[in-house]
Amino acid sequence: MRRKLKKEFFDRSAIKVAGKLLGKYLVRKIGVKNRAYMITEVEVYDGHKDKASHARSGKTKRNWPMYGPAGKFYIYFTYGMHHMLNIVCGKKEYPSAILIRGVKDISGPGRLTKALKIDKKLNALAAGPKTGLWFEDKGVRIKKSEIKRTPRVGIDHAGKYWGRKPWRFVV
DNA sequence: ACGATGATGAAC
DNA sequence: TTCATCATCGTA
Repeated sequence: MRRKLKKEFFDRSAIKVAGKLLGKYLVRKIGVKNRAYMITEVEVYDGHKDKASHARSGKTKRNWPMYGPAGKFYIYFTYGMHHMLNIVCGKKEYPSAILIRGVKDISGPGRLTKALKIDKKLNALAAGPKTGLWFEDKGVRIKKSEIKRTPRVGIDHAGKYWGRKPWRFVV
């Protein structure tokens, strides 16, 4: 079984999508080859009230793709070193996205984008074969008992409430 | 354990 | 204009 995830998959609450995204595959086309990586770690950034989200202070030149329709990428550059890959969820104008933090054999969001040659050229584009980067369901089922939920990483500035929300999902 | 990296946005 | 950030690597 090999089913490409469509826009509709992402067009709902990011929390729901995050749980379903584990065990799905991130497929990257490099040259004529497709490489598929099982997703093992994600983080949710949901709404403008989320103090850990780039959307915490409204729409900006950087974060505007988060306000776009579901199924598009939000890719930004940070720490002068790393690109971060997010997939936009929910309705248009509602800023929510899922940060892909790790896949099987590659942990860390910066290492992931480096290994898959992902950069800002894909920012705000729709997931799909045309962009060379998309998601597939290969029939892998992750049991709920295999999923750990922990607080998100690197967000000490977000305060007690938002900083402690268990919005990091790990297989 | 700590500095280098160096885009982006907010605070000052 | 200065500072902190949704990391990671190389050096100590």
